[in-house]
Formats: sequence, structure tokens, C-alpha cells
Amino acid sequence: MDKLIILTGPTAVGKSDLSISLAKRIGGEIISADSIQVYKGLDIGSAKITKKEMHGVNHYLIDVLDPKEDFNIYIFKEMAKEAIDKIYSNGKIPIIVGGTGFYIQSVIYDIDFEKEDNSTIRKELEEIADKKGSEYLHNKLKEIDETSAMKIHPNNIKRIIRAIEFYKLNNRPISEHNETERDKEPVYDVNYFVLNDKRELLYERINKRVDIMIEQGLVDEVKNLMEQGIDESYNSMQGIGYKEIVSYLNGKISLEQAVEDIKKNTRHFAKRQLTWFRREKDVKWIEKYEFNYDNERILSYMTEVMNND
RNA sequence: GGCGCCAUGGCCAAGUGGUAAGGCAAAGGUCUGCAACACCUCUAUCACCAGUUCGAAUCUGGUUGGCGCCU
Repeated sequence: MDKLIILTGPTAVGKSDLSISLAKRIGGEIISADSIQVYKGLDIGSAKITKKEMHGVNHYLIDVLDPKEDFNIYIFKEMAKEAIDKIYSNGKIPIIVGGTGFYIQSVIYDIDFEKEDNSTIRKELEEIADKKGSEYLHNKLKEIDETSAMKIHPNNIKRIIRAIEFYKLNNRPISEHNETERDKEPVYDVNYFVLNDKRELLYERINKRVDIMIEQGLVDEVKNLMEQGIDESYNSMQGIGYKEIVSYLNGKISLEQAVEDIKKNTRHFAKRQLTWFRREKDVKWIEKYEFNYDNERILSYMTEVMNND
């Protein structure tokens, strides 16, 4: 099987930095698994790596979409697969770097997402949810897909809608689809690394990083995007750091409040990411403090692990 | 020194005799097309001591701490 390296971890842990040295050492190229960094113009708030910081290492899935375009796991997977093939044909090793566990999973296990370009069903369901409440839709789901209904909490409107949508589009319950996909084995020779640090330190770094984003002009970045007509209804603007500043610019909250919200939401996000990675199988955790925060030592460990496989 | 007010989990905060609402933070979890999303679970014996009472966070007395006013 072809080699595929994953380097992930909670936001702000230092993935980008390490990924460059790793890529250089093993002859790799980087695919970003990040739902915000794909967008052009969303730089500061997404902590996007700069051209300079790339040090000549090829990066894929960064700055490839217009902020008005949609992005989702189906699109990600298609683009990621394409990038992987390209990297192999360059004679290099693909390294997926990014914090979106769901995206990473889709590539490793080659999870099937059929082309579904129809969004009217979803809109209709959203309207129904608005009018009649999630309870109503949950009951509807129970009629067509009992398994999913039991699994999805009645309050989780988004997942309920998706389950019903799937059924209407494919004429079979999503629970069935999930079951077959879940049993899949990795289609690559995967080395899955999760970079991590002590929680308090991570939170400190997050808080500090948000302050720096503000200093670097996050507000202007968002203002600029809004002037181009990109508001909170777009996927891109739902990213942490963007939606809060939009609220501030719309006069809903103070700047101080927005900054606090960004910090809090980012901390919550990091926590959720860790929950995801803990659940993922065959993961090699790299606790930075165990390596004295020395990237050299971390790199030797990583290469050692890869050679032993 | 005197008078008055206050004291509930990390923070904010209900409850004024019947066995501790809620929000936030923290922690844990779910996730198969919006995933930087959405959702779930979960945390106290009420400053301390003594008393009244079948029963007190809730009443009484005292102690400690804080706030305000007065001399």
C-alpha cells in the first residue's frame, strides 16, 4: 500500500511548523485538512501558513476556493485524492496536516460520498424544522430509519435533516450506509500522528494567538471580506474568528466580547478535536512535553515509528 | 468604637422552614456531506460554631470576612 502520513492535533499546537521540517526530512508534500484555510483571503483568522513559512514545500488545498464557494467533506475528499495522486506522481510522500478529524477519516478509509448536488430537499427540511420543531422531524425520521432515529438526539436538527435528506436522495436509510462504511479498513499505509501538549499550555497559546490575530489586523480582514458581500451566510464566514468579528462589525457585540468569544470557541474546538482523536484507532500520540518541546527529537521519533511499520 | 447591609460550587445567580433552579467556565462524550458545524452528559449540601424545630441555606445568638455610613 502507498504511504500516507497524517499529522494532526488540536488547533494552535504547532502542526504547521513541525510539518515543514517533516516534509523536508522525508521528501513529502503537504495536503491541508482544514475547512477554512481552503479559502482565499481568510488568512489571519485561519492562522494560515504563509508562502514564506512553507519553505518551498508544496502545499495543497490552501487558497483554492473563493469565500463564496461551498466546501464540504465530499469536495474535500475529491480534492485530497487528486492531490495525493499528484504527490505520488511527483515521487513524494503525501502528508495530511490539519485539525479536521472527519476529513482525515474520509481519506484514510475512502469513505463513499455520492455526488448529491441537490440542496432543495435540505432547504425544505430546514423550513419544516423551523416551523414544527426538531421533535417533529425526529419522529418523521423514526418512520423511515428507526436505527438513525435512535442514534441521533432529538435536539440535533442538523443530523436529523441529513438523515432524512439521505433517505430521500438514495432511497435507503443512512444508518445502512454508515454501517458498511464503518467497517472499512484503511486504504493506505497510514502513520497517524497526533501532536498534543498539556491542556493549560494549549489554552494559553490559543488565548495568546487570538490576541496576535487582532494585532495583525483580523478586524480589517473581516471588514474587507464583508465589503465584498461575504456575510455570515457563507460557509467560509462560519469559521471561528470570523463569525465573532462579523457580530462585532454588525454592532451586535463589543470588540472585547468578540475577542473573548473567539478565545472561548477556539478552546472548545480544541477540546472537541482531542475527543475525536482519542477515538481514532492506531494513533500515535506525540506529547510535546515528553520531547522537551524539541522538534528535532520529535522528528527522530516520527521517522523511527515510520520505519518500524 | 457605633450603626446598617451582605456571605450559596471556579465565576454570575435563584431559593427566605421541608430536604439546593438556571447560566457561564472546567471536564467527559457523540459525530460518515454545513464538522472551526451540530448535539449530549456532568459538578455544592449553602463562611464557621451553637441553638430553636420532627425538619434550616432559609429562624435566633455568637464568631470570622467583606461593603457602606456615622463619631
